[in-house]
Amino acid sequence: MDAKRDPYSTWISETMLQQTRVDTVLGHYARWMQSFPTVFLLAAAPEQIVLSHWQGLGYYARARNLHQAAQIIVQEHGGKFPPEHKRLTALPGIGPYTAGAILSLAFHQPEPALDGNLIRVFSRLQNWEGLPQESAHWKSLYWNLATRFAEQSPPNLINEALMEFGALVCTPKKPDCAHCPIGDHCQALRLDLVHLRPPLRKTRAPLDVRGNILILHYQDKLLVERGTTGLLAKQWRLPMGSTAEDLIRALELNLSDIRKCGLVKHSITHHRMQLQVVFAKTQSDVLPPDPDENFQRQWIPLDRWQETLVNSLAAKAIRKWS
DNA sequence: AAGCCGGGGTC
DNA sequence: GACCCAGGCTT
Repeated sequence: MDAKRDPYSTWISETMLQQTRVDTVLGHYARWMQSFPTVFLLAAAPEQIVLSHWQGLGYYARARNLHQAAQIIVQEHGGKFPPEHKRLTALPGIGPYTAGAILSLAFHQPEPALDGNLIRVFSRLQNWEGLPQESAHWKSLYWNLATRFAEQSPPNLINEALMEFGALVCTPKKPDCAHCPIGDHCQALRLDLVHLRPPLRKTRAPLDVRGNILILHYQDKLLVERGTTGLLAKQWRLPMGSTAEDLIRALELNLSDIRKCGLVKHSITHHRMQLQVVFAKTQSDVLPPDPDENFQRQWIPLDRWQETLVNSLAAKAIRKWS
């Protein structure tokens, strides 16, 4: 990742990189900066346009938070990023890591930015058997060490170098210890425990989910819905249900041309989903009223579904049908 | 402190 | 198929 290090570019790239690999981010980042080159243009853009630029990256709250934070930065900070940890973390989507990254990389302040790379490097360097997520004790040890590094000069290069070192040399699997520039200082290497550092985190048991996903046409329109909780919350998505009958009954519509057109496998966090794709048509676009703002339905133009339906599950299902 | 939230690339 | 990844938010 070779992003410019002004505050806005740093904010966008570091947010995209949260839990997301560099190769996945590159294309999205270029397109984003093309469409929203400044915080002002991001703030002024419609939310759905912003979300469509996030298609395929996952964790869509990140895109909504970027949009909201941009509006706050424009309205309350005159379009300038506040160069203070407390005021940065007050913005939606900016936590301790991203605040530290912006402050050190863009503002050259001696602030720590502890990410997954640094955690791995430190765990090996110090042969620490704990993780910062585990307890306040480990948390302070990791952040204090990150702070000591950041207080070296210049902080932007120190933090950048630590992250690059973790990404290129001190990698999760097969770290290149033979050519490690700081191998002489590595406690885990000295004790031959590199393969045990950092310790494995306990994995969530996967949850098998079986059900149906509906592609419903009314003339040249497609039915979508959204809720405010659970998977793909606040995102427009295709209707899903445990059985096709449930799905159809909830709509209170007469359907025709019903046919099954394939099975979609898709994982969302620890949910392993296998969904039967059900295609149908209806002659009426009158939907049952939305129970409240927490659940909505709408018809969207079929040929422009990608503007609204921003998630990979829907894309997979529609690919099965077409 | 722990659980939750996407998706794709590895091995 | 399991695991991992430049986290943050909610409970």
